[in-house]
Amino acid sequence: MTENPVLNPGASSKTQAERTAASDKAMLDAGISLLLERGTEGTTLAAIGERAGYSRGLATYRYGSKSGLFQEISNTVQRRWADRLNQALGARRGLEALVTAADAYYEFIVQSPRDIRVLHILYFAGVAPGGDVRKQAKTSFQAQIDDAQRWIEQGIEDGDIRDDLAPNTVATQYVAHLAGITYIWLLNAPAVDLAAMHQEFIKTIRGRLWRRESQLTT
Amino acid sequence: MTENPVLNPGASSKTQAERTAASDKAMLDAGISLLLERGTEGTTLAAIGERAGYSRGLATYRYGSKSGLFQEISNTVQRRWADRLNQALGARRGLEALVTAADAYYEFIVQSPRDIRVLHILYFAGVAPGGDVRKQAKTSFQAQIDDAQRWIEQGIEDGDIRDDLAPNTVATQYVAHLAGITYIWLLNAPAVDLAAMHQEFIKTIRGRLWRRESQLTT
DNA sequence: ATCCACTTGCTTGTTGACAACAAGTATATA
DNA sequence: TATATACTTGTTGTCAACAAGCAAGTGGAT
Repeated sequence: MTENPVLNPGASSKTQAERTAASDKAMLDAGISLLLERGTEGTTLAAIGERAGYSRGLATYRYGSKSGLFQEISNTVQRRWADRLNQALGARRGLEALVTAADAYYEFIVQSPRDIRVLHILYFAGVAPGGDVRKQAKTSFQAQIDDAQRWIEQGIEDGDIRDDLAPNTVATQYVAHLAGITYIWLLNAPAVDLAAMHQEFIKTIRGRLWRRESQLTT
Repeated sequence: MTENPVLNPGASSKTQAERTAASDKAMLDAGISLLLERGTEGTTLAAIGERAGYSRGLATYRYGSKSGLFQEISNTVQRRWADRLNQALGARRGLEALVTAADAYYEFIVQSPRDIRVLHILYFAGVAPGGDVRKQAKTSFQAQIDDAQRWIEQGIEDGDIRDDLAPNTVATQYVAHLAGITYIWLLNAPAVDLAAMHQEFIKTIRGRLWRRESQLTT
């Protein structure tokens, strides 16, 4: 009944902006932890506020609603991934961009499994109608498909990808493949040899898109 | 406040078993409809009971809990798919089993989109920890991977699949690919040309696994 | 620099919805 | 007619959402 007596852990003499930034970070971290431990259903706004060292009401106050908080978390993590990807890509285009993006994704999974896990817990839960994360998942994956399609078109233009494939179809498959592997891995991580999976995927991309094969496979 | 006065739509002179069978079917149907309309969060047990023509309490009484009902639904739909798959497969083995299964899955999506949708709404939501559907999703996908792996090993044995691939890796990719496509399609159905996707997938399977290519791609 | 009005961050009180369960009623079965 | 089984209604605790309040920071006037 009595609520936490020690609130605002580091609230002594801070600017308003600093206060908000601190509580924001603490709440997003707490939210991510709780999502990883208990999933979307098992996580309560009260628990997030309290684990972050604040009151049960702060999460609701700050993010408006449960799905508001989830949107914030998915945005944050999505941004972290986008930054890494762009850094890895540099000026690459065509087939090499496709391969580099797949490599970067694999490294992101290995280095920041927590990020990938929450992001996809939210995105996969987002297939259900009515969810607000659905829009973000849709936008995010559509953007990935558009990127891949652009790279494929560049590759065709540059002559390092065969020209008898539908860029949009192959781009969708590229993204779907990565999403699918991520899903299976989330379900049953220890049973999935991610390294082998990644290596094989790269081989498939090169083998199937590379120009020299165009006469043989179709 | 007053609850539905017209209950038990067709309850006149029925056997106990018939009563249960009727209410069970009505509730599962109602559950599927509501899941498709409102997702897992938006669906309430009371709404299911009432849409099925019974009281708000029947769903809880029959299935024990919300996740109990969801497990029942996913089992039911899963069984429908398994039946169709086995029928399509017949005695096929090796590469042809892989292709036939992919064909059967594509046809199932086209013919019974509602089934595929609910099943995957539940399975994708199941990646979150704590959910009870998680176990079923895990078991189901593991079984699919095992099947695919068996077919690949048969194909290698029979000589219609190249022998320099790791069956487990390729089997996981096969299943992951289909799951990924399903996910993207659930997110953004109108933007996905499933027919093209399917055709291309079949080509990739044949192109990448067929024995004649083994000397060229690796 | 100091005080005061105001804004912003955060907490506590409350309501309605819902899952879960307990206790009851009605319908079939032996 | 007695008992088991299908189903309904009453109730409790939890949680999201909101409203009202408290406390800490901010900016202008003196």
